[in-house]
Amino acid sequence: MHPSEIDRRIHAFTEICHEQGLKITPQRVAVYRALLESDQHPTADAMFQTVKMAYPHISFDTVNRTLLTFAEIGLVDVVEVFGGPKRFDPDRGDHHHLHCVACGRIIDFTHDDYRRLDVPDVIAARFKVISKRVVLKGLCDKCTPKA
Amino acid sequence: MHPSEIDRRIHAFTEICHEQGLKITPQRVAVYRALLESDQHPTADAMFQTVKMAYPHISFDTVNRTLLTFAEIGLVDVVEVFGGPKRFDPDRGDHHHLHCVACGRIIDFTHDDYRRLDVPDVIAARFKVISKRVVLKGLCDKCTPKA
DNA sequence: TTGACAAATAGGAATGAATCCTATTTAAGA
DNA sequence: TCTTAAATAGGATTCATTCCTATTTGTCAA
Repeated sequence: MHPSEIDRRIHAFTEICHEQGLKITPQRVAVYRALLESDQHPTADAMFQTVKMAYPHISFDTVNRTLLTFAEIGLVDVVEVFGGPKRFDPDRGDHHHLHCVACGRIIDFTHDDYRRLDVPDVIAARFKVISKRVVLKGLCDKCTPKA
Repeated sequence: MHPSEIDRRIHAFTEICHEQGLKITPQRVAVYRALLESDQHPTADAMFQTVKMAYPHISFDTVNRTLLTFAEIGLVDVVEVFGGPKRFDPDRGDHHHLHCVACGRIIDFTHDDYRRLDVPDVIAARFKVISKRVVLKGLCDKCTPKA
């Protein structure tokens, strides 16, 4: 993500906090910035390790609580996993995931055909659908045996 | 699931164990039977509580290890979660999931349109795709406020 | 600018999930 | 049977997460 885009999103972030009645603390800004700059889908612990460099006194609990707060107000996404620690995603846009069953990497992709995923009537009638995602399991390029 | 179908699948199960070189222990049979009879998507602990009734000396570790072994040989599926304990699914067939963000329930559904989910070329070229699933997040009928 | 107050933080304790360790038991084939 | 490797029991350990509470700090109103 470009530095200018990061600045823009941090500015938007302070406005969202305001709307939501959340205080704008340096810890929250640091966590949000690190998330924007991060590799995709970090765990709370990975975020803690990163933020600690710029902010040595921050506690794990603060990082974790902050991420959960962000998820609650829809600022970040908790992504689906098959066990292990929670993973967070700053990209709330329409995209899909491939999980490598060997190394655990989660690869983002977009696909026009998946944009129009229609919710079956039976489901739409009984449930309020908030988000849709295609989840693939497989082997990534690094883990595929060169047979 | 019908009792006769359960018997059929337990018989198939013993053959699969044989093929895979796994010993057919009473613990494994008990876990597999309980899984077939279970509500959808139980956790290892829920399975442990169930199996313990018929088999009071079984340990949690055995139940958990057994479920993981079953997953390894493709007998059951580990389903996607958004945090919390692993969940197992005895139904390896083609179906999709709705996760209720309020109560955590996972609801199975099938949909003809989702059967033909094509994998984008960019992905197919670099990755070996093993399974495809549509994951919806939303509110289930019990949790939807009757507005 | 300052003061008051509710919200947020630090960091250690507690809980929960999953895995590991190892002595003992057991399924299965010779 | 007998042997042997595989599997189990159950306690210990590790890792992830949440809880607890004294202290600090944004924020807003005076």
